[in-house]
Amino acid sequence: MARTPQDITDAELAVLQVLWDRGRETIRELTNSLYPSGTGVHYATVQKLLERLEAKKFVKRDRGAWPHQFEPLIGRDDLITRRLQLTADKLCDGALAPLLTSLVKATQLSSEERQSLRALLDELDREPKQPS
Amino acid sequence: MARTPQDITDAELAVLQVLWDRGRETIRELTNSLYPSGTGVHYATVQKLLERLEAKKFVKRDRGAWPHQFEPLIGRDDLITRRLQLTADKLCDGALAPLLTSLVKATQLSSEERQSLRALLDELDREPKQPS
DNA sequence: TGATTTGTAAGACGAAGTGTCTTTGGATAG
DNA sequence: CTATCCAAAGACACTTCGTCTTACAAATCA
Repeated sequence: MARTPQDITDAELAVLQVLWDRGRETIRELTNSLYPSGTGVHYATVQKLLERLEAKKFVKRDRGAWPHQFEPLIGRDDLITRRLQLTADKLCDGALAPLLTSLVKATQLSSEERQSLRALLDELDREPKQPS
Repeated sequence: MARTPQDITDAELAVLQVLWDRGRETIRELTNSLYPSGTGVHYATVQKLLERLEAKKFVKRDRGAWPHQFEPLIGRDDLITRRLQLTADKLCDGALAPLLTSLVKATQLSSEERQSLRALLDELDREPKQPS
């Protein structure tokens, strides 16, 4: 049985989180955020993580800027959706509906949350096709 | 940054899937299911996977029976919930509600599914406390 | 321009994860 | 008793992943 590598590792995710907050950063800036008391040794670590994220198309590197600037190609919501799909693939043969049921049961939804969820469902009723 | 090992690996999951189908099996039976044309070399692999699953409290080993019999301690639904919580911890600071929103948007829900989801919500409205 | 600093690129490295296999010895059946 | 099945323990190779080193290029500044 072949191992399936994680799509985004914890260290890579930490980099992404900063990019989600700030939008567009250099390696130096990211390093300072991630290792505030760093001695400067960590620069190369962040560099390698960005290199891997770029290879996986999760960040875009602007080689025109100097120093290079990085921005996320995937949003937090996209990643959530992606992870959910991966879970569905492994546990439910790809079907997302079982996850939904499980979530609704497991979550202690407030009545406000239930209402906004109903509203979302009503919206979907009104737009059966994806609004392109 | 410390790596977080997977709670249940792909190979371990394959074993669990059979246990979910059959309920209670010996190593030999599991091996035959997982490696139908196996030469018998795979017995020890399944044995090791079960040993790890037992250590992680995901299966129970009946040492009274001979040969030992194994049954799952975690159900598919439990594992789904567990994985969702892990995703929420990493991406949403532990909150499950964002996953719900993401799922409802990403899933192409049929109107039947929307209806049953509404019914589920109605049920939750009627039982604000967890029913002991 | 030459020296110093900062950035880029490539890869080495080790610890841990993970699927697999070997070995050894005990239990059971013919 | 002997052959067969099982249990237990650990070895093993390969990958992953966070980290660090080195070498070189670009930019800043005296």
